[in-house]
Amino acid sequence: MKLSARVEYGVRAMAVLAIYYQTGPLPLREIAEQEKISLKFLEQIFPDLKKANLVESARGSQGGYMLSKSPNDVKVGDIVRAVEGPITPVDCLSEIDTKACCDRKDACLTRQVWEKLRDRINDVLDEVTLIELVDIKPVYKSS
Amino acid sequence: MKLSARVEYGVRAMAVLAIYYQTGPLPLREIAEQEKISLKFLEQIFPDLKKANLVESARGSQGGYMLSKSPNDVKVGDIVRAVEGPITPVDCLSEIDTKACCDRKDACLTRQVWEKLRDRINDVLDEVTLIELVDIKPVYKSS
DNA sequence: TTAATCCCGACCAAACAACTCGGATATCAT
DNA sequence: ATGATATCCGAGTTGTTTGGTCGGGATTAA
Repeated sequence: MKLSARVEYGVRAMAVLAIYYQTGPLPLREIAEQEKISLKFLEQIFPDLKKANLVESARGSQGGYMLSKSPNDVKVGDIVRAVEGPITPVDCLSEIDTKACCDRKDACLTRQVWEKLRDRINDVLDEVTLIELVDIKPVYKSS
Repeated sequence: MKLSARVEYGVRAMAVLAIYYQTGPLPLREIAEQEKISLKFLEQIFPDLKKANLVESARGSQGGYMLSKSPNDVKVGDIVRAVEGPITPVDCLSEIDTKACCDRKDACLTRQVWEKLRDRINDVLDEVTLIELVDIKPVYKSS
C-alpha cells in the first residue's frame, strides 16, 4: 500500500505549478530546485501529466509547463491516476486484465473488500484538489 | 497502490480458517490446496499472523493453525497490518522513520492528503471482518 | 546563433517480490 | 520406539520494478 516516488513527485510538482498558476510557463528546472527532485526524473513524469491533459507545455527558451485548468478543477486523484495508472489494490480487479483474475470470480470471497477499498481510495483522492493543497497554509508551531 | 501477494494470500487463508472455525487445527497443506497457494509461501506468512495473535498453532501430526478469536472480531485491517506492517502511503508518514520525512514537516503541502488517505484506508479495512467475508454468499448469475 | 527548454529512448544498479529449498523440531498415532 | 505429519527457521534464487542516470534531438525566445 505504498505510492511510488513518481506519484509523490508528481503531486508535489503540480502543487508548485498551482502556486504559479497563470504566471506563464514554469520550467521543470525551477520545480526540480524548489522541491529537490532530479530534473531528469521529472522529465519522465511530465509526459504522463500532459497526456492526461493536466498540464500544457511550451518548448524552447522561456518555455516550461503550466496547468491546463484551474487548480480548483485538478483533483489529486487525477494526478495519481495519470502518473501511476488506474488504482487497483489487487490485479484481480483490473478490468482489462480479466485473465489475471481468479477463475471463480463469483465465488471469490475477498473480491468485495478489494472493490470497496479501491472505490474509497479513489473517493479520498478525488475529494482533494490542488487548491486545497496550496490554500490551506500550515500552522507553524510557536514553541 | 497495490497490495502484495502476501496480503492477498493472508486474507484468503484467514477466510478459510474462518469457515473452519472451532473445528480444531487446520494444516496449511489444506489451505494451500483449497486456495491454490504455495505451501512454502504460506509457511512464511503465518508466523506474522501468529505474532499478531490472530492465529494459534498446534505443532506435529494432527496439528495446524486456527483462529485465536471469533471471525467476528478479526478485521481485515488486522490481517493486512499483521502481514504487511503499518499502512503508510508514503514513507514520510511513518512515525518510526522520521528522518525519511521531509525536513520541512509543517510546510509540507502534500502531507495532509497522504494522512487522510492513510486514515481512510485503515477505516475501510477495519469496517470488514472475516464474518462478512464468509457469511455473505455471492449471488450466482442465472444467465 | 546561442542558450534554454521540452522531448525521447536507452541504460543501469539496487531493491523488492514471490517464491523455492533443505532441513530442524515437535507431536500424534500406531 | 517409529514413522508420518506438522510447524518452524533461515538461506538462496529468479524475475520484475523502482528510481534513477546519460546522451542527445527538436524547438523556440532573446
